[in-house]
Amino acid sequence: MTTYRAIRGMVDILPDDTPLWQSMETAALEVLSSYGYAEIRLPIIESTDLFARSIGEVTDIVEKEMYSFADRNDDSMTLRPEGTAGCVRAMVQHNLALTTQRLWYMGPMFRYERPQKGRQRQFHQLGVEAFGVATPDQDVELIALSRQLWRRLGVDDALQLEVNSIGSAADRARYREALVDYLSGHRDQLDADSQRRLDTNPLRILDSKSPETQALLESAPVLSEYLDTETQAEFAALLSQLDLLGITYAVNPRLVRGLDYYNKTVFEWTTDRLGAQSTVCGGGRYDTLVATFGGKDTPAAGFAVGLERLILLMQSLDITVTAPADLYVVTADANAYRHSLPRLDALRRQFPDLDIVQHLGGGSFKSQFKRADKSGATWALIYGEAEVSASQVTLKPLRTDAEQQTIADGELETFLAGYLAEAHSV
RNA sequence: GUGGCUGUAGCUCACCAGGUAGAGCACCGGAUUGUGACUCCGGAGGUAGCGGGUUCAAGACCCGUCAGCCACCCCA
Repeated sequence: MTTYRAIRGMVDILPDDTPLWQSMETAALEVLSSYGYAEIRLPIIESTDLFARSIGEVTDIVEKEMYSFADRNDDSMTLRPEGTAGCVRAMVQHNLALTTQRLWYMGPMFRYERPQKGRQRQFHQLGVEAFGVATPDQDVELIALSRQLWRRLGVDDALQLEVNSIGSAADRARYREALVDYLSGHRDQLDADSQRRLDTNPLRILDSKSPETQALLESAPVLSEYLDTETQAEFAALLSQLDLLGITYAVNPRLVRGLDYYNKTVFEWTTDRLGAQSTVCGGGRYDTLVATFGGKDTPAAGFAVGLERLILLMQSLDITVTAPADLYVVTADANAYRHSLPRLDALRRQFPDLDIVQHLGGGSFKSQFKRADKSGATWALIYGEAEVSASQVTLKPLRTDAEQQTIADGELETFLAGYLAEAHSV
């Protein structure tokens, strides 16, 4: 007999955790729609080429982390490692970029990495993308929206915002040249990864964790000095608008992102509570990607939230959610069960918000009450022999010391309406 | 992909100079016949991740493998 385990890096989210996930998702949905963002649902598989072109041929994601395979027609497919590429592809394909678009999506992403806490091979992201606005007010809205979500979830005190501007492609090209010039003279002082990057992706050297490399960077050319005046003004505007909102941030001149499509504003929300996987949310502007995919030249900006990391953060702050039922229905015997069945059916129709769990499988009152208690339900609704023959029901409070009460079956609706009104007013 | 740590009942862990495993919690049943939580009593549950080796004997030692964790790396 072989036993099976989930594939490495693929994680089951169990019933103990799904209430927290659902409350997080509901909060996100409400915040997003309050800002006028609409959901878009996208395929999980896209052509490999789509990701290589947008994320960048020489990025780690494309070079060694993608789940790519040949389909039955021998075309190269890839399980999406991120959501922006597919979202932009859909924008272009359906001509949605003709008007301003505010979009979001949520779902699984796949990256072949070594698993660690906060890092899985299948993980989930909330992606938020905005198309059509080139000015920094759009960046501000995205950051403000994310902060609103942190507040809503109770994690805002545990997150710090870092921002930077990495300029246009032309700015970066000029800077890259200067940086490579400088670092080439000190090649032997760089860590191994940075030496390799010197030839492939030199900007990534900026966020190296090696102390020696960072020391070397102290006297390296600074990216901000290579930005054109317009970009500098936009970044200044962004910062002043963040001030206006009371959003505290740190300008991190070393903040560069690992995906090639970013330009100008980039930002990350990080926490010190998750170990090495500290980035909970990251994003920025990507003004040329739509055109790269053959669409009309359309500025854009967006960010992605790592949902496992967000959940981990909530759990580290002891934020918990439970979803106990309102009623746990106890029936004395087969006759009582048959009596209760149509009644419960009617109650469920009349009170869609009422959570009713019926005890199944019979058993003694004692064992049924044990189950009722463990379910966390607020009330036990009891159909005993006496109640059934007298057309009554008994309601026993399971969470308080109040007396149980027996009422006429016909008064149940009134009772429940009152209970729901009270529960919802809290 | 690199380095390190770990892997014993559902969960958290213990034991042991190597001699065929225990606790707490959880679970099931009972403590006068229609009522949970607290308490008491009883019960079930593991061939010690998997494979190989050393040994008279291995969960304990060695090797491999798988998985988790930590750091690097990567990014969300």
